[in-house]
Amino acid sequence: MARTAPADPPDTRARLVEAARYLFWERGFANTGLSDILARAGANSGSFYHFFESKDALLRTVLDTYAEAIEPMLLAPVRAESRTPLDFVMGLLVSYRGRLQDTDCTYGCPIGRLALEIDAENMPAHERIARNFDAWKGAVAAAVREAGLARPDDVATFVLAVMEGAVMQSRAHRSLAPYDACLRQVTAYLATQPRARTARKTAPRCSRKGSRR
Amino acid sequence: MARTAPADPPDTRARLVEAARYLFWERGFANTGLSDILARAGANSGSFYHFFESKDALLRTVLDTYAEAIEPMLLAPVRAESRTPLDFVMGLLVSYRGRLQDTDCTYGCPIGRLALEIDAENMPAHERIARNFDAWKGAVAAAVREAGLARPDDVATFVLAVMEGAVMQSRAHRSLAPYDACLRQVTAYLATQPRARTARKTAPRCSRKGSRR
DNA sequence: GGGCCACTTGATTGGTCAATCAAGTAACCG
DNA sequence: CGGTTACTTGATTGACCAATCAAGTGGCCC
Repeated sequence: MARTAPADPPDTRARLVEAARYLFWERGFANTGLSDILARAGANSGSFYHFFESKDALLRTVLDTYAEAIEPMLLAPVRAESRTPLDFVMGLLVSYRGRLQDTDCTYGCPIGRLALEIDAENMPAHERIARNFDAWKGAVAAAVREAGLARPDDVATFVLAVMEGAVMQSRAHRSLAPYDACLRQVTAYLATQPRARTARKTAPRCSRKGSRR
Repeated sequence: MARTAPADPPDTRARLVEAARYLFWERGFANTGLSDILARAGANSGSFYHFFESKDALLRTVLDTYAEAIEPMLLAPVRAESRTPLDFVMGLLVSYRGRLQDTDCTYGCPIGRLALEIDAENMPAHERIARNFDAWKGAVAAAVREAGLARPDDVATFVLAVMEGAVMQSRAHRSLAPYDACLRQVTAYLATQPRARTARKTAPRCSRKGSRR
């Protein structure tokens, strides 16, 4: 292999990113050794440092990868199955519930985990984490706006907070019960919030990409 | 010093626990070296291993310390300043806001941080984390029950989730804005939830310790 | 076909980690 | 006063860590 990047399986760089993505999600950043990443990717350290200047640079790439993947991998599939804007919001939360269930309540949102673990001084990483949160909130805010609720940006921030905090509690208790309690309360909350009285600031009020028809 | 444990400042064990409590909060568990703890406590490794069998055992002790401290250090002071049960709930959230503000939005809830960082297989630690969450939720649920709202345990779980998720977002954005957005939405949520129709399961309905007027 | 360059190999480096250990010090008890 | 016990000291151990490096390998272009 050489020159311009070759096919799929032997694409070492992509394998490294994918291995790191998985391991940072499963064990966190500090608890993942470079050797773990190398073993999982089937590469060795020289190759690694050919593509990345440091473990930290790899983290930044992983976070960028998440930001690119959130629309096609998370938002779009949920949107496709939603009939109303608020269906979409609840569908997002249900999709995290599935992930929790699949992992016996041990792993939840990879971004949330890194948000609390990564040193606060690491601004490049936290900017990327914030960008991921913004993408998530942007999609929820659009749906909330389309549903005609007041303060869609606040609502989106709130819903994201609930999801992250619910995942955290379910991990600690190793049970879906806290997550399900939060799901019930989000439903109650959305059902009781006021509708916006005037056109909201960001969107023109006519239907947007979230959940046509 | 010897024999039965001596005075306060030279109590090595207590200094070790306090140093660890601070450092686990500031940097997390994996990112805190034993040498950092020893330096901060003014002890050396032999002393450490006289009192604790491992770094992991120290973590368990720190978590137990938090569980003992939550009532006198967090809940009681907030309760003392609250005039109504829901005042108490919002006061709790405001106290976390203060901590966030004091640290330039970098450090929030020490338990939440550990909940996501500590390996899921470490059951003794996660049991203690869950116990801390339960103490927090117990106090909130009592207040919610006293306020006469439906499903107090669900509401408490929900409020804790919001707090943890809001702290997380404020850390990522290095801004109080996400936290404040969540505060507004919690207020709106609590104002619109239905009252319980019948006496609730756990409490006898007459006023409890939370916020006598 | 010769040289260049992208990429790989894996041993190695220096540092830090949690944990161990043998040797000490001093308070209390008999 | 001599022994026991609680605690301290700090050097040491071996494992592991991220990062470096010199020596390759092989496809592509001139």
